[in-house]
Amino acid sequence: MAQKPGIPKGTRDFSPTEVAQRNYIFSTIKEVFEVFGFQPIETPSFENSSTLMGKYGEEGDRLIFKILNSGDYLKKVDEGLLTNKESIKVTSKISEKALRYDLTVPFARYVVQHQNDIVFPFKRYQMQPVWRADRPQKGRFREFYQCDADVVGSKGLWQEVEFVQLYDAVFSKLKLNGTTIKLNNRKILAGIAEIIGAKDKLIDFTVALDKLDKIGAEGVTNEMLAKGISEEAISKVQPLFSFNGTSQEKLNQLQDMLAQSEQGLQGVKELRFIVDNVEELGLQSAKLDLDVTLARGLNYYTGAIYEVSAPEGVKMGSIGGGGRYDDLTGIFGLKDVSGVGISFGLDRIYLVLEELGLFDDVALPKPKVLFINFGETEAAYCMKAVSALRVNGIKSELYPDAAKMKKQMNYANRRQIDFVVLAGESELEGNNYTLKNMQSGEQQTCTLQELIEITK
RNA sequence: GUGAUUGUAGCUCAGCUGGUUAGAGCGCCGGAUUGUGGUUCCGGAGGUCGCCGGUUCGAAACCGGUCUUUCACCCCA
Repeated sequence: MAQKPGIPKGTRDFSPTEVAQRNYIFSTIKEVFEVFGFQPIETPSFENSSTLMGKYGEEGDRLIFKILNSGDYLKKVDEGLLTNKESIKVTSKISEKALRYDLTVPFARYVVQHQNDIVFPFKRYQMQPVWRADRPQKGRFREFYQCDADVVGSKGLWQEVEFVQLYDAVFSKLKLNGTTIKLNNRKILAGIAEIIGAKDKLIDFTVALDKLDKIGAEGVTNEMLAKGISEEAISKVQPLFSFNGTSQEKLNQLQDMLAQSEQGLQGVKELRFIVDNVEELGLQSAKLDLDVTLARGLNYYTGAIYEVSAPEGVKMGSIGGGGRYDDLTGIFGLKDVSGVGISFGLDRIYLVLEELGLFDDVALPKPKVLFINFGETEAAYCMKAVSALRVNGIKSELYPDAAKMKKQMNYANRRQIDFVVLAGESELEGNNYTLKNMQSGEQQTCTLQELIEITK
């Protein structure tokens, strides 16, 4: 046998069944997006490196797949850089394109580039693969799909409310009950950092706080200390380590805690608006949870932050995330365009639905009728019937070879085809067909018209 | 990027402290059964034991490297 082929790590092939199941998720999300008034766009799978680099932090840069320049790409590179093995500088010389890392930054680029053709507020959705040079692990791949919906050109907090509803609508439709939509606000995090006098350490502070449910209060304290946040400052936020109660109660506590921070109070106000309205409107299956430890996408979120976790008991990272970014397009030269959006992690949602057995109703496209091939003359006779069935929208096919009956019947079994049509010498003579129901085993002689009616 | 972990037939896996010709189940192909499947029975094909190197009289097994799988950290969907 020749050398075994393989695929790069972190990538996957999808079988017909898997594709059907994935398409079911895609179409569900797409339907809801459109019901909410979003329109699709697509962007190239790779962008200029300059568009992507530096937008996701240092860690992000490392995880971006770079595309090697064509031609003799080393020609232009300075000898010194090569001999000193300065990888990062060399990279920027030999690679000018990169695979997209998410859909948000390319979208920002799109908005800036097409600003004159866009009607604002612009509500777009996008469902395309993204690539990250990460080490694969559970629910984490190097090629995966994101399904994003964003609104740019509006600061209205009603969008934030709508996105909570959108999440709820999609997961309800997928019958994925019990998801938790976690909500936070960057301004609150900034406010807390301000209160404890660690304004300059906002990122370190929030990244540590984010790990609360994973490493506990003690772990978080240790990490903060390690990052140079004083013990005194940490003691001020101690209440956050055991923060609970209803959303309203949490909001009231935050309001007290942040009384001295204008920004923090603004965050409380925004959250209150969202929480109040979501409570007023109600949710079908998800629950909204105010989570001050939530800190994602800090490189560009400025207001609301969302993250969706799978129902309790399913071990899976977040299956969706998003937030408000006041100045995303600013990096590409378009000021004062606020945006807010959310993302669905298709591949993780797939794993969760799979684990919970929620794919039962997803039907694999397959033929309904198989015509047994007895030879050239019979095949020609059958093909006329096949055409007629197809015109009527009945999925049907002729077995391509005049193979043994057993083999053809077995094929029908394996593919779980409902009906088999046998047309040999005697049927040709009588200008009819023998139709066999593969489940009951019953068979009957019928005309073409009857064939269509029964198998329809 | 750090630390573990995995790799034997198409698939799921056995294979003892290194010892002749590496096994099973399922699947595949053929036959019993030349126009009637799912069951049964019989037979057959298919593996340089991930790859490279080392230790040894001898390696699927031990050691090193590399790739791959899975998992955790970092970070994230």
